[in-house]
Amino acid sequence: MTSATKTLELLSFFSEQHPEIGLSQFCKLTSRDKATTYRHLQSLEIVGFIEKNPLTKKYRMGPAVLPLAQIRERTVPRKSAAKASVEQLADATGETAHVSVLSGTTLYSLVAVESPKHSTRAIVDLKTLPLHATASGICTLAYGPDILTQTAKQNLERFTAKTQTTEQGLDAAIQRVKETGFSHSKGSIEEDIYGLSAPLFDQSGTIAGAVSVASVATRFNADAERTIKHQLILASRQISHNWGGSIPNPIEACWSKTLAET
Amino acid sequence: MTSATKTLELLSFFSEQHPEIGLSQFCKLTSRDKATTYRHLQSLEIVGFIEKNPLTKKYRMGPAVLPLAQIRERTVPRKSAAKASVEQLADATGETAHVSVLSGTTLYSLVAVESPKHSTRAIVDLKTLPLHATASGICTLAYGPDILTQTAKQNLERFTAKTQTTEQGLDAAIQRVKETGFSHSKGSIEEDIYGLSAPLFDQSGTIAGAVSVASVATRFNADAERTIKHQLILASRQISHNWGGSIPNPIEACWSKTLAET
DNA sequence: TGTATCGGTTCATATAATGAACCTGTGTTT
DNA sequence: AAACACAGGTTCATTATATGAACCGATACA
Repeated sequence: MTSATKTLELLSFFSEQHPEIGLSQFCKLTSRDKATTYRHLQSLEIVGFIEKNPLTKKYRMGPAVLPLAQIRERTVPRKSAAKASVEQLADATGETAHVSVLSGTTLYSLVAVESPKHSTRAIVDLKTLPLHATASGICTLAYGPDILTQTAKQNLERFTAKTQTTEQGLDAAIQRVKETGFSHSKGSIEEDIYGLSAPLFDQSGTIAGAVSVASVATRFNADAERTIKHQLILASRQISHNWGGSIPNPIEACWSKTLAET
Repeated sequence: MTSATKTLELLSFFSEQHPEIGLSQFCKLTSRDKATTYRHLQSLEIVGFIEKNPLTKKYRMGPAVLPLAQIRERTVPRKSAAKASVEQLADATGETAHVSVLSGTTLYSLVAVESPKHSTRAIVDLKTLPLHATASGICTLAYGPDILTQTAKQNLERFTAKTQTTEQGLDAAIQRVKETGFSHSKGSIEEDIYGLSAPLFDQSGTIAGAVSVASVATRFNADAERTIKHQLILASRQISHNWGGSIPNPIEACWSKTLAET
């Protein structure tokens, strides 16, 4: 580990819950010497990554991180940041993979990749995804604000015989997502398509969208389900990371439990 | 200069205009060895501050900066980030100093500090500042979008005999700001108050507000004006920096020219 | 085919990072 | 008020780590 990585590592101890950290606290957190840590902090202060709160004498995040984030957001759009992960997901599962983003109360399809493995495959040709009838949508409802579910209930359009069109049915589906960390949709938007979905998070810590695998019903079985879930977890972590977020611990716990059971 | 600061310095070469930089380009920019620079870049890549664009093999800003900026924005509000600078400004000028922020088409007073140096002094008791009748307001108009000036012209309320209430007068005042980098208001909101103002910028690169000194007319002279302008520049740079922005070069050039003339 | 430039790697050397011990100030306990 | 604990900050000999000349392999171009 280089001196530079050790220095940068200090930044990872800041959070919205712990916005200010003193020298001694840093020493405890890193198990490093006081002098070393002090010099590391000075390096960060020189470049503006941290600053001292003159009142508390503790260190806090500096202003220099703001323009960097601005550059990242402006120059690396979400789509390209998710693309590689979706391609990998499609390749690993042999099915169609896609990512959707939540904007307001609408879920937009961002990028979809079909796998050439099978001649029959799901095609994602929707610009916006119905919240109540897709795996992505129900996943978003499960981790999004209540207002989102309320909005979804305003328009429970029927697409197939299997579409959930009752509030009770939707609530039950949402509950299952909260328990497992995954969202299922079995023929609810198209008869022969089974969907599996996991949530995505950005730097705001709130849900930002969903990553999904759309499989053809006839080849969907327990074995495929296990593979897809495993790959979805990897993709969700990767994409969330690229968007500046991370998977909340409760969801990681759900995933562990769900995978252990199968 | 420590290895850590050298490493972090690399990040400052990224901009929205140059979002991707290769190893050799970094070497030229820093006049450092290839091996050294390569290791620095690796350190940054490990912690997610940069990532390689797999297509171009060049480096670009990484996702790790996003949560850091989020923490900064959530835990260090603009007010406290400007406070120290405003206090220093009031102290150095012996007058009342204040900072205002632009939100939508409204200019809000964020923080004001009175200097105890004189028994007569300006008092900023406004929650929102009229765009056409204050130094802060005209400064904001000069560097803000056109729509802002159009909005301001909708309501050219008269406060004193000296308030600009014509569109032509306002346009002329704005033009003077664009030429000098400073905004003046001589009794346009209160008869005996002379204001001097400089713009503030945040990480978006657009105008974020203004920093001003409100002086009592009777003691305002060329000497005071020079001092105030000089201090305003320092304050504007500091506050903009704390908000994640910087002063655009054209404005810095205006300031240099204006100060040289006096 | 030669060569110019790119990203990346190696290894002896020299420089810069390290931490035990030492200040200094502040607030608390006795 | 003396004694103590803990905070941030500093010093200097020792040691580990950063450094850069030279090298490698790939790509592009004339």
